[in-house]
Amino acid sequence: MKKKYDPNSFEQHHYERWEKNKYFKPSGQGDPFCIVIPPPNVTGTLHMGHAFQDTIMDTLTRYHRMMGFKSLWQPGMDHAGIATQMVVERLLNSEGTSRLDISREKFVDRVWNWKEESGGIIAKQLRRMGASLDWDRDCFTMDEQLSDAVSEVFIRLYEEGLIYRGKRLVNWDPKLHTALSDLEVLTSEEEVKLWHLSYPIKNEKKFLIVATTRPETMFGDTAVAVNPNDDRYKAIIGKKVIVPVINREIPIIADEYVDSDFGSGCVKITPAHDFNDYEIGKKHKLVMINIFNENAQLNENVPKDFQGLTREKGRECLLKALSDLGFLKKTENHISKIPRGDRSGVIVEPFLTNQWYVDIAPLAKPAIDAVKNKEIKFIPENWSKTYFDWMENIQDWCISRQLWWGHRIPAWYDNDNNIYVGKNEEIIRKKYKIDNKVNLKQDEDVLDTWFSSALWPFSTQGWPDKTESLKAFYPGQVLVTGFDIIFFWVARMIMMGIKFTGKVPFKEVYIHGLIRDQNGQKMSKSKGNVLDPIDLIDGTSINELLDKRTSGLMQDHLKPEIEKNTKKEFPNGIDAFGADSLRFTFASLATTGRDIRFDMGRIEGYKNFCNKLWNAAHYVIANSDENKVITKTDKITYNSIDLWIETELNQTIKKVHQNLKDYRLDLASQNLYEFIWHQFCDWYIEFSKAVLKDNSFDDKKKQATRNSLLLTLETILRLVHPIMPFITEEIWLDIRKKLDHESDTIMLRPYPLYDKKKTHKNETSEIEWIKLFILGIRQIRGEMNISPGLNLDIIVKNSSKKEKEIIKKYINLIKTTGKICSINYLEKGKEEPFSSTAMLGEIKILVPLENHVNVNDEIKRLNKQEANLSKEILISESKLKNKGFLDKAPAQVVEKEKSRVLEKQQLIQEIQKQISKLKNTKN
RNA sequence: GGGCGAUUAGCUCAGGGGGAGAGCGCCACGUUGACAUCGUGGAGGUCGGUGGUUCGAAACCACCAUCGCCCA
Repeated sequence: MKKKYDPNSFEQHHYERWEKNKYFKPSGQGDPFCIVIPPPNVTGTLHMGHAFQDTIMDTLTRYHRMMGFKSLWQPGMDHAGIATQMVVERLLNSEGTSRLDISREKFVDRVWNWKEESGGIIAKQLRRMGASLDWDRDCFTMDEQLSDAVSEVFIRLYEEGLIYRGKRLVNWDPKLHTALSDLEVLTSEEEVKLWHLSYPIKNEKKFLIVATTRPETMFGDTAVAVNPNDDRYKAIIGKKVIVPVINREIPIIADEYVDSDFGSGCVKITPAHDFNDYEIGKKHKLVMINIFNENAQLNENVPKDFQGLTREKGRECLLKALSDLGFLKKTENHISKIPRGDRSGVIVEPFLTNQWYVDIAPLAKPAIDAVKNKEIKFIPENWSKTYFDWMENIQDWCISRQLWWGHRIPAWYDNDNNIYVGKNEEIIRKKYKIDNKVNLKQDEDVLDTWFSSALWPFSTQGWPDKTESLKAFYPGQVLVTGFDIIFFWVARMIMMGIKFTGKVPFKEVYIHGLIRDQNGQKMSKSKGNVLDPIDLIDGTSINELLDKRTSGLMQDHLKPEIEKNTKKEFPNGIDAFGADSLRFTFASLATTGRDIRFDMGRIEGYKNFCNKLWNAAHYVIANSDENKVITKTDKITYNSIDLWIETELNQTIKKVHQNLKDYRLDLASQNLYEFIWHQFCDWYIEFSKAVLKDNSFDDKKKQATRNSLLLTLETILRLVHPIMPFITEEIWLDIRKKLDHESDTIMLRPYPLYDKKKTHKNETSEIEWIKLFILGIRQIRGEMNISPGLNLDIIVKNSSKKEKEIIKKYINLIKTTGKICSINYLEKGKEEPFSSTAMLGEIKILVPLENHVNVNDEIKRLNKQEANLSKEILISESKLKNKGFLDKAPAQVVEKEKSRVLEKQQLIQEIQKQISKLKNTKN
């Protein structure tokens, strides 16, 4: 081991060795344990959310592997249809060409090339994080086998009538030229205008005022609607109005849907371009007029002057015309929900097209039941409510996308547009006896990426073939994911899993929070607040960081602000913290909350923790030189401190198991931090110094503590390994020879188990008493500003025989750890020298004042203690005066309160005596 | 409009019917033989507000306020 903790010098090296030696493969005869990775987007890079999630999954996997489970963490990536196509299209654009200039085949080839290049990045990053994924099973949603699974599912659902094709209004992305599912559309409030237009009533001199946020859709109006209960309009229902500019006659219809209080209480109905109007249109059998092309430009169904104009330009021109003709009555500011494509960011246009849909309600039913009857458990449980709400109101899923990159829909059409669904053309011809002369053409569209992701838990294990892998690793144990994709993914996986395997895909769904920046803001490129987990591992300079955050910005004007904030937050760039520190930080942030602020202070603290562990290991190794552990326990008699630390360690092991079982990685990491730093380092190592350097201990006793140091360290390393794999491996390799271990990795060693035999009550209470004794002295030292280097002579008064025995037994621990030269005893009633005092139960520890303590300071100190005690006594006494408390509280609670008062009163008495004594000496 | 969550020390967060906790930060003292990426001690809180249940509420319930998320 190096003198200095330098994670960079060993982390990568260990990972390469693990991977080469195939340590990530499922092994052994234990029960299977499987987590599938939520497949990251192949064109993306690892962000903080991934790194967080991967830390959780890796910790769980490593834990179960060490617990003897046949453990698999299934790797893989998803083809991310829209995102990937966008990236490659941009690439082509930068080369001065476009997808439309080359053929579909060439484009898809190009995407595959890009996939090879890009997919490697995220895999490399996962490796840097220490992810113990079984890379030999690496999968991609577009792989042949996984693609077969996709068409198998499509065909079966189609044949059961659960997939259908229909002309419906869909969310159309005019930039990407594809339909989107409801989940891919994000609505947010935006400031818009509300225009009041007047529509002349036919054959009357009256007008009807309609309010609209989309005047340009007027070309597609096929009715005007009012509420049937609206007295203002009752008389005109059934009459006709004239659409201005185009002079089309349309009916005035009545529908409860119309909100009389909104605008004029009168709405124009454009069934082909609004979801609500569409429903009304169907109900009232209105004509549907599509007025846009796929770019959302006005088409041939509008007057010549407007044809070819964009939505925005068309609106502008139309408003001018309306205004000129006097039909524009009023313009108001208005807040409205605007739907935008989650990838393109442009306003989505409701658009009438032919699309494929899944009739999802029949699939949802058993998926709801599976959660209701606890076959699947959400953790935290509350998220099941979100799941139910969505599932119980689920809408049919639009699964076709007008893209080139993705799983092509396995449907063919003949010249009469009859649909044939099957694996390929050959099979279809055979099955439906279609002559070769008849031309068949495959559907141009591809499937939603989430359609293939929904099959992930079983498609990655070889489904539809009945593979060994599928048998062993499906269903998996747990799905680890963020709440943002419960609908996208979790729900759909459960539906598909049950439908096609008859089994739920996993038993638990662990929903974690989302990583945000230190201000609670979502991390995003456009905000310029993203952190790259790899930069936290390796460190980066401020210039590199600035470059990363400001290059390729969509909105260039944000650049100065981003630069300013970045310089303010990271004036010196980012330090290299190493993967273990980052992982421990993530583990400690894995609370039940939904927002997680990433605070640099935390990772700094946990790097110090790594350093602490490193140095503690140094100490242990230095003190066990030449000494192999004696493994046969009958040869060795452990000292009290050894038995005490074993007890503490054992308790820690118990807590860690429980907390990992509950997915409380934050609590587990806290248990480990507390034990390693505040028990093992602060006390045990300090105590061990007393044993090892004191000649009153014989070699056997010293050997016992050396053994214990090494064994405790080794257990600690295994205990922490799932969270911090690298540092534990590095240290472990150094000490394994002393422990006679043949294995060349800690990661396949057994995980420590709680053992109720390893609880040593007597030794533990004695050591805890000794700790309090030393703390009493330290408190005087600290509060009286006595130099920590100065060894003190102290006097103990009022001690019982038993206490004297304990002090005698541990005299060297007290002397060394407490920095004491000598301890003398003074009997009750005997005159005390001028001292500073600490109370420990009945006994009084005296530090003679002599030169190092000022009498006034001591009085002040004691006064403060007295005041605190009085306050506490008052609280207890008021409880004891309460009759209700005495009558109804459990007896032991009352007793506790009483003894508390007694104890404190005794202390106060002693302190008061001491104060008056000091005052007398002063006079 | 419906639903969910948050509000605890200066900051970031645990906790959860029976004396308010941690990490970081802060103050004081200190380079002692694993570690100054450290040690020792200390200061710091009406647990968002108001009611209720209870012998006892920071915790349970109701309402309110502020902030946030999801769905329509």
